[in-house]
Amino acid sequence: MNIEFLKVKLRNKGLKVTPKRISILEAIIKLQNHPTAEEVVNYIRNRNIKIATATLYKALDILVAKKVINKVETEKNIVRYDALLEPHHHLISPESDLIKDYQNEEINKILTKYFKKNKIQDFDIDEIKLQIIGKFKNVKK
Amino acid sequence: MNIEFLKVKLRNKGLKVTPKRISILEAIIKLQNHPTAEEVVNYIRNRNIKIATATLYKALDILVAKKVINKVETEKNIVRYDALLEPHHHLISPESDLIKDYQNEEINKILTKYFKKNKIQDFDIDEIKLQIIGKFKNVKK
DNA sequence: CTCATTGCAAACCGTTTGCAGCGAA
DNA sequence: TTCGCTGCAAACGGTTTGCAATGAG
Repeated sequence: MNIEFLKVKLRNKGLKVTPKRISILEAIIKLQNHPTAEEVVNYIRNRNIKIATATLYKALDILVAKKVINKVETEKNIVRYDALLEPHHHLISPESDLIKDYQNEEINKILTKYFKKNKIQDFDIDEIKLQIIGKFKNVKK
Repeated sequence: MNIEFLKVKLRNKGLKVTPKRISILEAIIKLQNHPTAEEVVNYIRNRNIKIATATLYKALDILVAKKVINKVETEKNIVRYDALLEPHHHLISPESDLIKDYQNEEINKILTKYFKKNKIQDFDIDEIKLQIIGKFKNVKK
């Protein structure tokens, strides 16, 4: 997930490649734990890059709308952002407020197969996301 | 889910049974689609019951803390409330901003069995919630 | 050159706080 | 009677808005 890749991604979506957007995307990628808007902007400003708060929020909104990044829903309803675009699940620890991405093709296949056989009445499934709630062991903070 | 049941529930948790709390719980139960705080307070005030905004929020916080109700995480990060206490999944339609509860013991067993055999490294699972994203068919708005 | 993007500062709005008064047990 | 609950009004804080200035394509 390097800068060139990000630039291509922006261009593909018809978005202009600007230094601010690059810095926002870099921040989200570097800050592993699904950063909040505030964490993103702090990271950027700590690198001595000037960015207005409004710019941050406008850019985040556009990036989400164009599916360059995702919003993550949390237990505590704080908006967090995620640079991983492939469908994936989340390991969530309410206790430590940590979220980690979790990918598991096997589980996806099991669920897809199950719901193919057992349709939900009046509902067409697009995607199934697991929120796996629990506790991390031996977490290096 | 009647009033007597709610009163017992409050008493069991060491909470005082007050008219305001009853009206809040009634609202959450009546408003099927996981109401927001605003929807709850509007429902109550439309019934000509006076309630201060602060009272609403304080009561909701306590009810969530004591697990009388649940907070629901949504795609759009709006806080919604849920009166169903047994573990359950959600059918979510981002398009229409509708959320419905979904219970399915069979899926729970499949997941439990799967993760018993296939532990996630450094993570102890407490609960697994499915967010089933898609579209409702023939929805009566 | 043009239109998308950015910056600034003020406004917004859902939620929280502090404290005095009230009422369930 | 007591402590938990409620109401009021002000404050809070994350996000949004409007508009002028800037810069990517």
